[in-house]
Amino acid sequence: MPKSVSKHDGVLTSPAWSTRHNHRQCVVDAVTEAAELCRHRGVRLTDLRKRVLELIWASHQPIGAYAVLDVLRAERGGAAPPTVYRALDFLLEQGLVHRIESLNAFIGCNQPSRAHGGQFLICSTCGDAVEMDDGRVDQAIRVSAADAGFDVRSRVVEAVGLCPHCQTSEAQ
Amino acid sequence: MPKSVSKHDGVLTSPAWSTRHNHRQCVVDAVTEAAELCRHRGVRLTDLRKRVLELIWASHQPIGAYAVLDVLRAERGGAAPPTVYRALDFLLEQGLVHRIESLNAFIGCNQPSRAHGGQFLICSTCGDAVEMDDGRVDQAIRVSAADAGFDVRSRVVEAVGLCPHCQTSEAQ
DNA sequence: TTAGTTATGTTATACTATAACAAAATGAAT
DNA sequence: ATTCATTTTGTTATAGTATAACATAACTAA
Repeated sequence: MPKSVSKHDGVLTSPAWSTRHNHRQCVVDAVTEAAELCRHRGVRLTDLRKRVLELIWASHQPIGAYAVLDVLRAERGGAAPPTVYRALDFLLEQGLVHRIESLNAFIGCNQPSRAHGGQFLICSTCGDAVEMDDGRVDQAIRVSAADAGFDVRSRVVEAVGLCPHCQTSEAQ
Repeated sequence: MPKSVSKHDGVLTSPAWSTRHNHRQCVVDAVTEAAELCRHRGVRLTDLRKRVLELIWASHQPIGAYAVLDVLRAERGGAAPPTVYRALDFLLEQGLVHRIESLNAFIGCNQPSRAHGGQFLICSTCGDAVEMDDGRVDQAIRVSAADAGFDVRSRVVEAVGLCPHCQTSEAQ
């Protein structure tokens, strides 16, 4: 595997973004929006699913399933891999989280009410990932694929590089 | 994991492409070009590395590391995961193969002499993957990322959909 | 040939994910 | 409230993917 986002660590660290916004509030907002969305759709955001979503948002970076599992295990007894993977399956189906393929990790979705694939900018220095969802990118892929006669149903777009903050840090 | 390209199977199957080109020759050509490239670069395409590259090309679809390993085990004694992963690391470094993140699988590179990321169209029906490397896509990602202040160093672009052949098959 | 480097062999283990079945909770009819 | 069907969660086991660490062998250059 190319690299991993966690060996079950990093859930409670304080990366670069920590000073830049009200993190606790952003987690609350995301979970609140998810709850409303699920109620509206007639699906159940159970305590377990809600807690997994909270932990993913609280990480504020791509987080591995087993890192989520470790927290769950500490909180409630008897959490096992299927516990978290089933919750993740639900959250993915509902578009509340995205999976980042190149990291084997998960991250909260910014716009869960709108169906979309998700395009990610991943900073190789700090590990932050931001979602961009630019129509021009989807468009370019669709056009390019059409040239090959291919009918595109879903896309994985993950760009690795340096975020603005780490660019300036690197220059010192 | 979303899906897998193999449970160690499929190495010697005969998918859709089998009637459409001289497969044995395409494998030979790819390995020949790789050998020349390595000689030119002063790196060693050893028997093991060459054999792994052959097996990947022979599959003609994305193939998992353990599927390669199974063949190696049958041919020579004493092949273990590191045997194939180290060969894959070499081939990836030299740009002779690409890794497809969403499949945990590897595929031969069409244009190994030119450094590039690799963009893939993956057919969800037949499992074929074709490489496209369209500058418009890279460009769109770079521009979109720049809007977010992000400096892109590498990209993962994997589109899943229907290849031309499976589109017509599906329509019947 | 010898020493240094690179490549491979070998064993063990880490990390990621799912299968299969049991028990509990929920929801919608009585 | 009770029953039944469905969904969710618990639990155990296992499959699939990848790397660490150290030993041996092969290659290269002096």
